[in-house]
Amino acid sequence: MIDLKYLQNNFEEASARLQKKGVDADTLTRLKTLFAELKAANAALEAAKAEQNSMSKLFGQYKREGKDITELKAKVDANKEAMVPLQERAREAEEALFSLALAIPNFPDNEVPEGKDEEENVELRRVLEPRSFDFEPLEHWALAEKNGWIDFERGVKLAKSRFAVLRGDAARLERALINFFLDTNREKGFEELCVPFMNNAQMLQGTGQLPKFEDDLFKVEGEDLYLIPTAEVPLTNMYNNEILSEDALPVLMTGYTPCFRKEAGSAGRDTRGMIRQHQFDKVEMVAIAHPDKSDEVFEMMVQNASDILTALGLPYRVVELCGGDLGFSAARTIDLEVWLPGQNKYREISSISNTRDFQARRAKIRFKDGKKNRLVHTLNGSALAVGRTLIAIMENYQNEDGSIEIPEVLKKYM
RNA sequence: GGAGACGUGGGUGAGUUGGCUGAAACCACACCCCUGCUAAGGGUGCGUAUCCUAACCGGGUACCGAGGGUUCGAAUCCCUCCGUCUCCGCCA
Repeated sequence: MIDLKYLQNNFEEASARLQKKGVDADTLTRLKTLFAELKAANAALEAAKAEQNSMSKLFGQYKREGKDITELKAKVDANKEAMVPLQERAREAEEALFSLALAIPNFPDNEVPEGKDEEENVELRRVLEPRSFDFEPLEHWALAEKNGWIDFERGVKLAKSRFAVLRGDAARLERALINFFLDTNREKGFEELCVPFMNNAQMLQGTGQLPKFEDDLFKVEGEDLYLIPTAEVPLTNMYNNEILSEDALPVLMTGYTPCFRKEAGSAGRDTRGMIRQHQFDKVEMVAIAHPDKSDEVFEMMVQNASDILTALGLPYRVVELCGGDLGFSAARTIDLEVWLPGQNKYREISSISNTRDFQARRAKIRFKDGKKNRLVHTLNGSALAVGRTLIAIMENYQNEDGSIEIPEVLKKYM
């Protein structure tokens, strides 16, 4: 959630910043009004409560002293009655404010480039030269078929469309990649965690998936549980509603989880192959950082994900997302896009974001800064998306006969 | 899933005939004083959120697992849910 006090006190600046993310000024004006209304409603209610409390105290005193209470009782009853509409007004104001506030995306950093959508993202650099083929490189689904690596039909039979089964060496490669990623992250200082793959609604709200993006999530029937769309949810919320000591920062965590997404709104995109599935594996990095240090941590995370791609010998480019392409919670995001020779384009394989205090405010993650509690900064990033790495290896390491080489660094894992 | 017990501040732990308890005491922690040597004495402070205010000075409100209810007034009574422990059932 954005800082409502900041919005109130620096309205022009705040609304200019959010325009980059496509939030119109009217919405923000409404938000500001609702905030003021809530404050006024609460002030009135709290004054009445103070009155009630002091009269109640007197009431007890009268009874102890054996005084007559009929007059006081009348006053206190009247005040109680008068509080009912105040209570209602405060409740409504709060509901209106938060239902709107929770749907407002995070401020982008000032350095984030302007832009409407992914077309206007800024390429920062390319790493590793794409290999030149003396034959026509195939797309991963064709290679999958040749090698018997991915059983799309049976994935659909077992679940529904956009589910797949990996078989044989593909399944082993998937597992090898997970191990390689986790080992690498651990060597960089990330603690490895194995977390629940279902989280409750409060956690999903903490990281920003709820309430706005409920349609993208798989919900467990009859339970307050959702299948996680990313390990960012459980990892970040490890410290939900906690106060960390300053010297515990930064907290660096990594974990492998499957991720479950309905992919609502992406009908018709990437329907062929395994680029966009309802379930996919990912190894995630999450950092909880001191607000003054989150930029350093961010750079470290980008570097780490990049190093993994380099180690795998996969060509990629580093892209800074423009305001319009930035996710709901992100203040800044860098994507790593891996080269897919079969598709002849770069495709996202990692996304590293700094959410600043946006998630921390929702999830109430603070640290002790001297005597005071301050919100931390939270960061997350894939290192890496496993299924897409598998695809990238297939397409980049293919031979003319359709066979696929295993990258050197993975051999010890196979 | 069934039965019983329980859920208080960083920790231990008082507080269940509703009011003087936002919450004793002890420990831990922080600062100060005394003392002076491997041990200890004294003092003060020590939850979170939010509002008023220039203010982390003062004051209001809320919070004793969560959410409702009864009442002038609830940590204390009632309901629902969550969790913990024990026994049973089930199971990797």
